[in-house]
Amino acid sequence: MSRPTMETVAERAGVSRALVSLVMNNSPKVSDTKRQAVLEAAAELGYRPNLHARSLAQQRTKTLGMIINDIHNPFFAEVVYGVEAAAEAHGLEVLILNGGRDAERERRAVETHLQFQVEALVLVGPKLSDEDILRASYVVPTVVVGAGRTHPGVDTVTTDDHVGTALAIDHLIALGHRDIVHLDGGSNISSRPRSRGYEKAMRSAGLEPRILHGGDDELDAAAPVGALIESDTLPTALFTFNDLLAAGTLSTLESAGLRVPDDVSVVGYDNTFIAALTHISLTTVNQPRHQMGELAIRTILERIE
Amino acid sequence: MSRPTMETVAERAGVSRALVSLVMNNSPKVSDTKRQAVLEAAAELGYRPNLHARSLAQQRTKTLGMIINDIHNPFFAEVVYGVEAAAEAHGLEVLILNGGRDAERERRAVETHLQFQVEALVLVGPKLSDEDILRASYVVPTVVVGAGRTHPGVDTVTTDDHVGTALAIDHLIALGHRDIVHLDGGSNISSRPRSRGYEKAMRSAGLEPRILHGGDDELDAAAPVGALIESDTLPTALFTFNDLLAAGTLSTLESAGLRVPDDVSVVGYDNTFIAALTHISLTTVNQPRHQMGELAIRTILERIE
DNA sequence: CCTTTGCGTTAGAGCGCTCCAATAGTTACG
DNA sequence: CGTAACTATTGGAGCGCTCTAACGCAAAGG
Repeated sequence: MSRPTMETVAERAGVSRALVSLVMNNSPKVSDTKRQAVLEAAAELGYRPNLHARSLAQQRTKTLGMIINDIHNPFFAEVVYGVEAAAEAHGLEVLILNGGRDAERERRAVETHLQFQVEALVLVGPKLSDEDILRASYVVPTVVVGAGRTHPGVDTVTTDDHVGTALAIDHLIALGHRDIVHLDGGSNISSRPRSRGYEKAMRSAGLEPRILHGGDDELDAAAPVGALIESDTLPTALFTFNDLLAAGTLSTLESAGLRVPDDVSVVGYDNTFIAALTHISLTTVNQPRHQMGELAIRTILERIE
Repeated sequence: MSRPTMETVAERAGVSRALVSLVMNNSPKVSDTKRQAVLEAAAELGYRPNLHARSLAQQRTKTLGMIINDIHNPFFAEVVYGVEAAAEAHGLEVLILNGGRDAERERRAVETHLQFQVEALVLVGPKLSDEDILRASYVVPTVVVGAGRTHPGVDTVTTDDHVGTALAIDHLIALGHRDIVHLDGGSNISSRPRSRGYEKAMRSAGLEPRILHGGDDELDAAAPVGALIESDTLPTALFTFNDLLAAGTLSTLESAGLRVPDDVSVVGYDNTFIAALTHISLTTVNQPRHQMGELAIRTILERIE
């Protein structure tokens, strides 16, 4: 069971442990003869360096900790790809922990990452309280992706929700809509700025805002949209917090026999592939997720120095 | 910058390093007085145990490595939740690495996990070759979730693709369909068994199978479906490898002005939330992802013993 | 009163690695 | 030919923790 260590390899190759270390980190000052011998011995034994031991000795882990609000939301997936691409370019490993749409689980995930001595923390759409985020940032450089609020000392990568929402509302107004209801993001960190943006855009167009409590998941739409339908105060357009919620809205509307966009228009947010799927009936606001992920890493690297 | 260690805490609390260790692992044989003193000192210093040091000393990591084919596919997300739930119940940490739909990246991810000394490997819908999987299984207990093939020595958690596909095809036949085309999973590990199942079901119903090269992503549908439309040999029903591909198929069909299910029916696989979104037009075959994830962990734990 | 038992506590070795300082071995140079 | 200047290699300390064996000390037993 016990795996080969440097000692084993060194013995087999007839060299010292230190030399094996040099070879493993491909130092230039090793003779070709010995290098070959070491590599051969390592291959034969199936040797694999122990990252824990290395981290301990090196006093650094070359590892980033990322926490994703919810792996089930396709919005986050592309951020991950962006983060990974940038991190890889810098020789950093990215460990992912799933937040599971739950602040408590996220808090534990932060703790785990810190115990793993990650060199930076990337929080994607965190559910965490501002205080928790701030506290983490004292321990390790922290960057938040896609959050609505900002903190001194905590870098934040996000698109301007005011611009995004204004874009959506203006689009709807241009199409002739006057009665536009917003389904907000519930407890999601980006909910406030977006609903604020919605309000502002509506008011400046001389329209009355109407906000319903939504959520950030496709399942969160059924209740509010269902209630809306029953209340007989259906607007001509619905603007939702994100694409997932928009998708749920579409389902609920269609189940009730309503047609989109004939009876009511739906606009989402994020431009995930979900919007493309139902392209005929769903409009959305784009977010450059991949770039956001890359930017997050670049920001964090600057701070590490 | 340098974080407090056990030594620091011990000093501050006026005890030995060993005692701090005992407190951290809440051993029962520590007097309440000292325990309080240690906990207090730890809190004041913001002490956090170093997992690398612990793993090294303990000679075990209590960590599982999970590799997900593609975080962007909602099918995998729920498997993750199942795995996490079960792992948590056993006090194991789950580290996620993204395979990125690329065998080479997955191979590197396996290597990383092994260097992290994970105690088991969970491969979710791997792109890896059978040989790579087998090789990994020699080093550490390995379980594959949602794969079509099995290996001696490698546990596999999967639903019966033959049953699943037969279900789908029989359903379509019952609806009166005779011309049913299958869009396969391309290089995906589950592609073969599903297309085999399709073939078998078709043949036993006296129908001629027709298989198109698809993929496992919503973007993979455009080309084959587009070609199908142009060739003027459109069937009455399309059975796709998974829901993502089905979604892409829907989009392509609708863009071409075709209506689903009026002009053509589409059946997917996996029963992800995507199917629910477009519930009117998309039928799908269910897979109990959460249970699959849990089962994977239970299987692996048995093997560890 | 001394020995035994047992509990709370501690010293110290060791986990697998890195890295510095020291060493051996070569070549160059005055 | 002796010494300097490299180069390739090695020994050993140390990273932060756990764990075993030993220790001190109090209460219990003879």
